[in-house]
Amino acid sequence: MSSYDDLDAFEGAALSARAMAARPAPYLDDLNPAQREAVECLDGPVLMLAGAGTGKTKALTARIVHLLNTGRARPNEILSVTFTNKAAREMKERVGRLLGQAIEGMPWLGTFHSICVKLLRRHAELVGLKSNFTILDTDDQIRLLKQLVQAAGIDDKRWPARQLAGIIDGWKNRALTPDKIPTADAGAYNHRGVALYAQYQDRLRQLNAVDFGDLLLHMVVIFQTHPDVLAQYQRWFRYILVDEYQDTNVAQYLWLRLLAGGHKNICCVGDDDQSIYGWRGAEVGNILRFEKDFPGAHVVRLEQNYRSTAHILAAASNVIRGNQGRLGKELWTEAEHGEKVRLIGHWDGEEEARWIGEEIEAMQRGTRGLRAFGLDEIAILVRASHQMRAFEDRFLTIGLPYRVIGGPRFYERLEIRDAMAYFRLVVSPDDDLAFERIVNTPKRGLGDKAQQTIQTTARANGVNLLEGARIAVDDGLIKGKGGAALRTLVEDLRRWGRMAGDPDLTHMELAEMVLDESGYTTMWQNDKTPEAPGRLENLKELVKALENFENLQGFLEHVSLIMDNEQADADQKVSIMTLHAAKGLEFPAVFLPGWEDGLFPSQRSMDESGLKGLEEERRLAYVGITRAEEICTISFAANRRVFGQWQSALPSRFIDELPEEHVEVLTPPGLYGGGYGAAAAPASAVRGTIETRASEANVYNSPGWKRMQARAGERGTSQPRESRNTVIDATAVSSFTVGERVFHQKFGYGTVTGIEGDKLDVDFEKAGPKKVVGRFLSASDDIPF
DNA sequence: CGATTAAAAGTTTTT
DNA sequence: CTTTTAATCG
Repeated sequence: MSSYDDLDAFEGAALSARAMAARPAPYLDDLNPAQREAVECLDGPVLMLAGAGTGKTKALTARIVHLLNTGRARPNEILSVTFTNKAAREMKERVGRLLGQAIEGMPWLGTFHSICVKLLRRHAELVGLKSNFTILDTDDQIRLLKQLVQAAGIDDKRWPARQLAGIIDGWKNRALTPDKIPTADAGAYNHRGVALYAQYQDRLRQLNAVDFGDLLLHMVVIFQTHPDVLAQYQRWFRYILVDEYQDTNVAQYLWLRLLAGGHKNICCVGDDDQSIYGWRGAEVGNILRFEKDFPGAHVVRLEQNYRSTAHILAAASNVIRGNQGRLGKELWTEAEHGEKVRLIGHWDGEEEARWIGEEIEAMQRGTRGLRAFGLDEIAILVRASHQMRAFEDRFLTIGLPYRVIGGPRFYERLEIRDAMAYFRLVVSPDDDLAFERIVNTPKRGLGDKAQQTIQTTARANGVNLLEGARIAVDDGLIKGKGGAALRTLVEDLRRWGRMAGDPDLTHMELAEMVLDESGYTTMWQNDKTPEAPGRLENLKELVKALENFENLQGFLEHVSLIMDNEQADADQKVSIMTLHAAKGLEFPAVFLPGWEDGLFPSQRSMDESGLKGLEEERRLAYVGITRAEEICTISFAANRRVFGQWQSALPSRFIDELPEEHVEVLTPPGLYGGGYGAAAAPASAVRGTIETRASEANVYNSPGWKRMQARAGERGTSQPRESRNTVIDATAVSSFTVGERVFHQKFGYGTVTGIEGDKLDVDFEKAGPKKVVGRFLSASDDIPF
């Protein structure tokens, strides 16, 4: 590749740079003093601590423009890294807007991964790869590892390949090559982890492939072992900017430190309070010790918040205050107090969804002196993606338009990955993983046995699987229908490969031809499952996406990093997403459901990472609250169905950390989950109840009440009077008899018709016969109405 | 060899 | 409860 274009094309720049230096700088006038300081301090290490909603991106883009405007650097001499493609795109756009012209090439503004791909394609040979290496996604990675695990004679039931993948990723995040694994990690994966990691790396090299982690790891290794290469880039990247620095892992940190090692013109922007990717290898420590790494670093704090009301900000600040070892920031705002953060408890998850649905409909109309909100202004932020279902179900039934953000990425979908495997095989017949994926998709009558034959034939002849398949067919090792189909496939692939060089055929036409003639399109057309039409639609979109690329090869090189699917449809819809996906976004109205201990903070986080895990969860809570501009509603449910089993939970400990004076409690006392009043009545009526019982509500909100409730739950002692029927007593044994009249919070009144252990058959008057767990029933004379 | 059926297992966050 | 994997039957 003639890949040094970006580096060589700089003649004649000095003149224009000097001309630019004289330009005025109107973009500086829009900045507040702190932002301005961060922008104008161009040389040497700078740490910009930017709290939520303090105009971080604005400062960052202004800084880039300032670098250009003062002639310190040309666009291609600024290395500017983000974590997401979206952030990169936004920065490019905003820089262009500030400059008042589309900026011709900021080639080094991108994600860590996309920049590393670029670099690695130039220097691939230094780590034993060819520059056209393929990038494996998680799926390929696990399939490959599974093969290795099985070949090593390890029971992949007891030791799942997925787990090994996680361990290896962890090492790669810490920039550890197989020879550098600390002895403390030697016991990983049944003491075979390190050996398998080494084998895996060898295999990747054979396949001329890398996984996500390798992109950074290989570059760090190259920089560490080839000082000349490093020096070249240290000189070239005159200024370095890093967004979301709190999310960098060790590999990224080393990469940055190596590149900044010469001039130390590095500006890192981040917020230690928003570090939420520790589980993925991010090290908050990176940002905490910036000043040690870069002595004399200039630290600027951006603390004026332009996003949220004072109440919301106060609530968020009070929650995050519970964390240790913060760099410390105090957000402030000139905005009004606005509405207090609203808190409401529900009986179960379905009621929570129901209530939020009704509340959203009310907000659309505009109630209680609040302005009317558009659906686009409302978001529901959940801890875990499985929480989304309750909302989807509910919104579907009431016909409330919604959009799920995040979810499976476009390129991770089955049909897209299959189609891409075909393309990969057309472009590079050596791609054994792609071959394995599609030999029998669509079904060609090639089962385990036939595939085994192909494998052994290929290995015996020392060729790739495609060639092995050809030999196997020619030698008559695979006969019958399967053999014929395989012969066709092999010939087709070769034919398509030749056509890839045909100038009369666009790569889009080729792609369509491959999908049609391979029978892949037909496979989905004949598929009667409800998702088949959608998959065909996606395939069409895939072909359309090819337009933006020169050829199939170019497409494949980039697609794994850039294909995010943001269907920016103009329809008014409520957004549903995870808290992680919400980072960097803002909405006038935000709902934060599921604030229950175990769900949020997540039990798993706390089990795996203890206090560190809890603090990360707390940062997640902080991120959630600070997404809200005007209205923030937090809710929790006493019961939730998990794996089809009912489980009860206590309100999240983070709820105790909300400052009372900034919170309005919407839960009527005694109705904690008492589905009736809250769920059945219109939201406005509920509010009426609340206002009239405000003093009692306060009792509920007092930390003491909640702690008492928690203790009662733990010890199984009796509940306070007003919650006796609503909070589940886990120690209760079902003591009902057949024929007894009972009450269920959700199904209403009914009669017991049968008992099996703790499960009872109950014939409900309204809901009909159901199987329910005894804990959820109460004797009918015990109802608090 | 593959399709259907039965059992088992798994559910946090993702560049 | 849902999805994935194993075993059995055709």
